[in-house]
Amino acid sequence: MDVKTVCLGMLTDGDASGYDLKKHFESSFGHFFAAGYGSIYPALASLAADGLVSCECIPQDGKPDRKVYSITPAGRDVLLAELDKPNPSHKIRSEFLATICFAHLMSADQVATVLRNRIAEIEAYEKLFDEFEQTCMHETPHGMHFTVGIGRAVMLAMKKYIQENGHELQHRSATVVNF
Amino acid sequence: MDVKTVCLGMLTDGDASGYDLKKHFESSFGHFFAAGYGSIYPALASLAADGLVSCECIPQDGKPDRKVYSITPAGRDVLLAELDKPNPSHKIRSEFLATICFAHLMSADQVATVLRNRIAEIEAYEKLFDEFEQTCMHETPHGMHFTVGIGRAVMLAMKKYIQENGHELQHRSATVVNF
DNA sequence: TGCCCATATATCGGGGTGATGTATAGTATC
DNA sequence: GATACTATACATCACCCCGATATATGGGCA
Repeated sequence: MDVKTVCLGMLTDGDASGYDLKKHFESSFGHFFAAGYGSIYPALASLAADGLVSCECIPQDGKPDRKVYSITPAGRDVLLAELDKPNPSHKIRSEFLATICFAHLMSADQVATVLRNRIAEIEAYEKLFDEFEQTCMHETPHGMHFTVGIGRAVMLAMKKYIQENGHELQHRSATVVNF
Repeated sequence: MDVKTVCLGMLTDGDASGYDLKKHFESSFGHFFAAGYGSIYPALASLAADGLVSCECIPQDGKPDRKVYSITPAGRDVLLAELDKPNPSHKIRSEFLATICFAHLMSADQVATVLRNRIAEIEAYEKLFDEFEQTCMHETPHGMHFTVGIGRAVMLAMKKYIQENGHELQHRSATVVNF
C-alpha cells in the first residue's frame, strides 16, 4: 500500500486530477498518510503507464491543461488485491519523541516549549476533525468516520499523557511550566 | 532530526558500532523511529566525514572489523542545536488506516482480519513495553520512560477504539466477528 | 501597484526502506 | 553427524518518498 494504491482508492470515488488528489491527501488523509506533489504526480504517471488509470487532458486558457484521471478495471483489480493484504503497517516517525528521549541534554524551558507546541498541534488537528465531521460527514463512507475516530482517540490520549506527565520531564531547572 | 542526529544522541550514552545502534533502534526506538542498516551505515559514514564522530577500527578474527564510533565535541554541538528546534514533527504513515478507508470495497471477513491483526500487533508492543520496563528501566534516562508511557497510552487508545467501534465497519456480510 | 492566494502542472536532490550479499561461528533440531 | 537457524558485523542498491522550487495566470484586497 503505497501512494499509488491510495490514489487508486481515491479514484474509486470519482475522477480527479493530481491537484484534486493533493487536496484530498491534505484534508481527510493528512493525519495518517500525507503525500505531496513530488509523490502524487509520479504515482499517477506510473499508474497510467501500467494501464491502471486512464487520463483525459482538458485544455484550459491560461492555466495548464487539467489532466483528469479515471480508474480502469485493471486498476480496480490491483486495488482489491492490495486491500486483501491481511497485515497493513502502521508506522510512526516521531522527531518529537526522539527529541524527548534526550530531554536530559536540554533545558527545562526547551522541553516545555516542545511539549507546548506538540499540544498546540494536537488541538489544531482536533479542530480539523470537528470541521470535517460537520461538513462532509454524511457523504463519506463508513471507513472514513472510523479513521477520524481513531485519530481523535489517539491524539486525545497523547495530549492527556503529556499534560499529566510532562512536568516530570522538567528537572534541570526549577521553572515549572503549566500546559 | 534525521537518522544521523538520532545516532549522535545514542552515542552520548557511550561508544557503539553500527550493529549496536541497530539493536538500539529496534528495541527502545522501534515504536516511533525505526531505522535499518540502509540508513545507519551511511549515516555513520557521513557523520565521520563531517568530523561529528570519530571511528576506531577493532580487528576481529573471522568476523569483519568492529567499527566503534564516538561522538566528538563538534558532534555534541550539532546535536544540541538540533534539540533546540521548538517544533519537532510527529508523523504517522498508516497503511492500516488507508486500508480501512476503503472498507466498503472489502468483505466483512477481510475487514475483521485486518482489525484482528492490528490488535495483535498492539498487544505484542504492550508486552515489549512491559519487558523494557522490567529490565532496563532504572538505567535509562527520564525521557525514555516518557516515550514508553506515550507509546502505551496511544496504543491502548487505538485498541479500545477498535474494540468498541470495529463492528460498525462490518456491514457488507452478516458475519459479525468478535475481537 | 504590489502582494498573496488559488489553480495546475512538473522536476530534483537528498534521504529513507527493505532486500540482498559476504563472512564466520555457535547452537538447536532431526 | 548433517542441516538449519541465529548472532555477529560489515556494506550496497534499487526503489520510493519528501520538501523545495519552478512555471504560468487570474482574482481579490489594501
